[in-house]
Formats: sequence, structure tokens, C-alpha cells
Amino acid sequence: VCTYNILIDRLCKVEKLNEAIEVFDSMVDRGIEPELHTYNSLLAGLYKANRSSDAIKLFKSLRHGNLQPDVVTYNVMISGYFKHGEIEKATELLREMNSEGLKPDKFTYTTLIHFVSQARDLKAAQEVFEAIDKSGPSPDILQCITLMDCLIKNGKLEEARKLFDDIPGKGLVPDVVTYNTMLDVLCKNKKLSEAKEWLIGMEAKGCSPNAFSFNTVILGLLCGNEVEDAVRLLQTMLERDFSPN
RNA sequence: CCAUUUGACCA
Repeated sequence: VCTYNILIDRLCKVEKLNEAIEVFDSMVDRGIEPELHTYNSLLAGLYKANRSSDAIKLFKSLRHGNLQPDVVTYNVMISGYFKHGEIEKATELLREMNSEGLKPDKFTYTTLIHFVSQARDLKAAQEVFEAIDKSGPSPDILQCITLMDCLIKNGKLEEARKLFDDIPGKGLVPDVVTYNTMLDVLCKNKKLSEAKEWLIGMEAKGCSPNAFSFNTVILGLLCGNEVEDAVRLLQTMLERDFSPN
């Protein structure tokens, strides 16, 4: 069974979905019970291939079987619905998961914030965030980032900065992505020199920049006509085996 | 010490 799970998962990742399904079927034919992981992998694969109807079918067959969907299963389904704009279905699933006594976890929350931020519903995003802040376990760093991103996209750059300053106060440590998000803020704000300082500063704090960091700053420099610096950064980037974009 | 599944940042 382990072998099958790995196989199916790998096939999904390589986007050889049909083969994954074949393997899945042959598993069933042999009387091997797929476990929840198997379903979850397959569901995620189906959504990546935009085959939501198949995913829904699979989800239903799972529930009619003797397996209980777990939080992961719901998360996959919910984000899948969101991606296809089926908001009502997604919220319906949320309710359902509550009634089954399953608690939304940080993945669920991040998905929620992400979605409302895409809908440019800043208020809703902040509400979700505050709800998490109060009720649940301390907000995940990803939730802060997602909210920051939402603020940026709505032009509230200063608030995004403020949120960043709050992060250490919540007992969270800014990670690479947090820095990347801030770099993005600074570039969009035309604070290029600050962005460059941050790029150096984050490294000094033991947080090595990744390809995203470089891409963000290089792009910012180019927009600000600081081509020379951009080129210099590009070279640094190549020295570190990052591929430019 | 290690099998597999879901969320975030540039483009």
C-alpha cells in the first residue's frame, strides 16, 4: 500500500494523472484498500489538472465508503472549489466540516484569507484574521503574510509594513517569504535603496534570500532605472545557482 | 533521523 501511495503521488506531481488513476483502479481491483492519503493525493492531482468534476466524484465515493474524510481532504476540496469560483460549495463544505467536528487548521485559514484577498475584500480578510487572532491558536506566519499581501494589493503599503513590524511581537519569526513580501512592498513603494538594505539585512539575520527575493528586487531596480544595480544583482544570483525569471 | 497528500511572496 505504501508503494502504491508513493507511486500515485509521484504520478500526480508529474502530471501523469491518467496513469495515477490507472494505478488507483488496479489497486482497487486487487482488493487493496486505498487509504486516505491515497485519496488526498489523487484529489489534489485532479484539481491541479482542472478536473474538478472528477475530484468531486471521487470525494463522494470516498464518503460513501467507509473512510472519513479528514482535514486535509476538506482543505483540498475547499481550495479546489475556490479556485473554480464555487464559493458557495466551498462555504458549504466548511460548514459540513464543522458539523463533523473537524476543526479548520492553519491551512484552511490561509486558504480562506487568500481567497478573500483575491476577491479584493479587504474587510473580510481582516475579519478572518482577527477571528483567528482571538479564537484560535496564534496566527500562523503564513496568515500574516497572506494578509500583508492583501494589503499590498489594495495599496495599503504602510499598513503592510506595520503588520510586518508586529510579527516579532506575536512571537513569530519572519522567514524568507515574509521578507520577500516586504521587498515587494518596498519596490512598489519605490524605496529601492531600502529594498537593497533589506536584502542584505535578511542575510545577516540568517535568512538567505531565495530566487523570489532576487527577482523581486531586480524587477524593482529595473523599474526605477537602476539598471547597473540590477545587473550586479543578477550576477550574484547566478553565482548562487538561482535561475532568473 | 527520514515514505507519500492540502495553504503564502516576484514573474
